[in-house]
Amino acid sequence: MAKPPKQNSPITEHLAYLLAQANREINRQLELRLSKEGVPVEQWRILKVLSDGEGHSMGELADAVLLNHPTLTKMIDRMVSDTLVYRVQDPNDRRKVLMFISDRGKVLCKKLNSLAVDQEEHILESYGDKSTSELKRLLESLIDSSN
Amino acid sequence: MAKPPKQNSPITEHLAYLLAQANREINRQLELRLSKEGVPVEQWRILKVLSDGEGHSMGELADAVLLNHPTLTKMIDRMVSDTLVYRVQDPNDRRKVLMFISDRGKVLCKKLNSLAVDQEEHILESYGDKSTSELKRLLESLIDSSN
DNA sequence: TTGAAAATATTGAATATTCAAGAATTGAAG
DNA sequence: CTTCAATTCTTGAATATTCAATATTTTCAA
Repeated sequence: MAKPPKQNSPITEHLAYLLAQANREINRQLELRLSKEGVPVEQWRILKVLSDGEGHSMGELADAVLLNHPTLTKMIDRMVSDTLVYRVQDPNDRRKVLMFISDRGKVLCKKLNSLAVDQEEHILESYGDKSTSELKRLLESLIDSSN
Repeated sequence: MAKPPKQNSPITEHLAYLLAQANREINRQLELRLSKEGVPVEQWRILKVLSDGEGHSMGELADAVLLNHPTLTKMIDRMVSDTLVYRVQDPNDRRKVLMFISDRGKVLCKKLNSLAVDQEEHILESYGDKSTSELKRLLESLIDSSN
């Protein structure tokens, strides 16, 4: 007599698990590079978003860098201490705070960008051009379909 | 005179960012479902790994569920209190602790599995069969190429 | 215009995670 | 054997994150 059909797939087959695993690994690699400048990944994201020179509100930033509000507030506090960014009250809506990148922040951001580009190149090498762009496409579309 | 070429892609184009975003979203959805049973995603993963009935050491488990050792120890402490799992010292290597799932754990795990299957089905519907399996394939291969 | 509801950001307490150190056991070289 | 290094897990202190509550400002309906 045959075994009953396997009804529960192992965890390693779940999309949620694969995403977590891939994210963890890629993030670990990026972390490693950015640690050369002693900066956590989230701070790099913040600097990168702000490096358009425009003012961005805390809510906008929180969405963009995938952090919730209180966590962002506390991280920004640290970055203000390090004079990487600064706060300005929004003149049009005084509930809001606009964040700007400082000159020092811009300099740091450039260094971080090149470290990040190193990583992307490393991925392209070991994983391949085609796979990378296809994966990006699929991820974007998954994110879209989840809203 | 033309602008210099844009040298820094926006953060939303980085693979690391897309992975983080997709992971966050899918995880949020799964969390929402599992919260019906009041169980965090990591505990579901632990139960699922242990549900093969074999004993798994803490180190093995930590790798499998993407948690580092101290975090896992403390989570297991909670699960032991809830009598979902139990510890047995490995008779062959007394440095090791073997974790087992309890009967109560098995019952809970089944309920959680069906909640998780609901989610996977929901993804299949909105995102499509083909995209899902292609995405899984690419993620597996990315993970492979990162070792 | 006024007052209630919504939006925005921060704070503080509770909770969780991480880092570094410690305890126990095993392995292995001398 | 004995001793020293490596492995495995846990603990406690430091750090970070989250939840709930608060303060401020804006919006909008009555």
